Amino acid sequence: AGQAPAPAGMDYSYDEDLDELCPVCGDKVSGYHYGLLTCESCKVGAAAGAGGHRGCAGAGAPGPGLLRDRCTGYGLSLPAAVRADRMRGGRNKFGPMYKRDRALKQQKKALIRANGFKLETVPPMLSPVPGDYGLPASLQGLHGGPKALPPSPAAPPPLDYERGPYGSAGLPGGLPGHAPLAAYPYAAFPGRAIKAELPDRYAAGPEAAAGYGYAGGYGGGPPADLPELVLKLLQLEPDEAQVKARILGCLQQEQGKGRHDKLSTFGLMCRMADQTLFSIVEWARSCVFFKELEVGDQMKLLQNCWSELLVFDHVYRQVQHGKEHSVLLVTGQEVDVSAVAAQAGSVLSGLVLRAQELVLHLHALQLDRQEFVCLKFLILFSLDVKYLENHALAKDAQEKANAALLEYTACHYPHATDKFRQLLLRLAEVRALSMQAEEYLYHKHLGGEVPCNNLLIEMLHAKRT
DNA sequence: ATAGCCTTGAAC
DNA sequence: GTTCAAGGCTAT
Repeated sequence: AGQAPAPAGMDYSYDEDLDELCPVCGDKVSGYHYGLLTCESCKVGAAAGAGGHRGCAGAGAPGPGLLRDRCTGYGLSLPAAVRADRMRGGRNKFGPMYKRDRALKQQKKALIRANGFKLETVPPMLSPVPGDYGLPASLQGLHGGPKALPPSPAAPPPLDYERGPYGSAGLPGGLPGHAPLAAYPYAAFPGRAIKAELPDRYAAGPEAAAGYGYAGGYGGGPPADLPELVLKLLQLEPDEAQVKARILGCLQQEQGKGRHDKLSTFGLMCRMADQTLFSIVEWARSCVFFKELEVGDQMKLLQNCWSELLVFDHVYRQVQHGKEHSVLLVTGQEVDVSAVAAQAGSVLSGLVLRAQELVLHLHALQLDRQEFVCLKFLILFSLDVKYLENHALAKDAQEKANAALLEYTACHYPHATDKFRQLLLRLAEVRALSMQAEEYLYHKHLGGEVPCNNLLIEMLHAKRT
């Protein structure tokens, strides 16, 4: 009783389900295998990635522009899906998750059609050659010349079995010496396969967060009638779930492999921020205007704003999170502010508290997703154009973003006459916070407390030279 | 070695 | 009873 995925037209609600292609090799998928929708032949590879067997060596750190190997390059495979004791048969606990994943994919597909995306927004360089990724060499240099890839020994050890199907808020009091990160059972598989024409990112509608906690306030999709740039920026937003899954995967991997170097909580946070920064760089690279710039200018912009973007990313997550007394990490874990205050040093907890104040402020201003993407873009281009080669383009980007934000706020919050100005004023606070954070980070770095091979530190150094 | 098929068996 | 992914088996 082979389970063919209904080849002939069985439900022709929309077009054919030819979307069902293995992200690794492009064959027809045969179902979920260790968390990945793959074909039958690739499921073994997925098993290797999950630590089921040996085989998939050279797991690279997923990061923008890095060549990723087959197994790790297409999302997580779930170590937890490997059965204890080689038990045959049976179903695992991830049924509901697979279901949600399917639903999410459907939703995205619907979004793509609804918005009638055109291919012209797809970066032309991206993808024909899976290896090279079309990345300017010097941006690859961001990862630090010699050994961009952290060494990756053999398959990760078994990993303790999780405490419940849905990872969620880890330990209350902090001290994730080896955090329960492993528990997070969601796998997102970027459609950026060799022949995928529409990277998922373009489908990542504002409400892709369907299955995820309390989505922000306003229900439904984005308001209609948005300025063109706002719409574009919304489309460029990475999929939260994917980023979350990817970062969790990275952290898991590190925790799993290194029996010797258990990271401290602070170290983990660094890694988390590091990976978030990778995502931010990837976002920037795909950003309108930014991607038209020469690599040199791109570097200057990123060096100028990386910490601000990190701070702002954090802050906006808290605005969405909407809980004054807890902080939501990119990994989905929730940490009590009081726990931070108790555990972290005064400087760090001061930073967190200061950030929380900014969160409150932005919350009061009713910062929404549209404004968030505009502000983020403005931060990216906040460097004085005189430092850049391509003055004209950067200036254009700044003006367009300002105009778009102004138009948007005026249109959608006509009663809040001052919103535009208020929002821009908050950017100063973001800047101040990021400066303070950089100093703190540098201090910790000098103390040898920041894990090595860290993009954060490289950015710090790059800026200081 | 591995792509494709089959058996198992808990979750539904 | 039915589903369907994990894992085994086998012809290539």
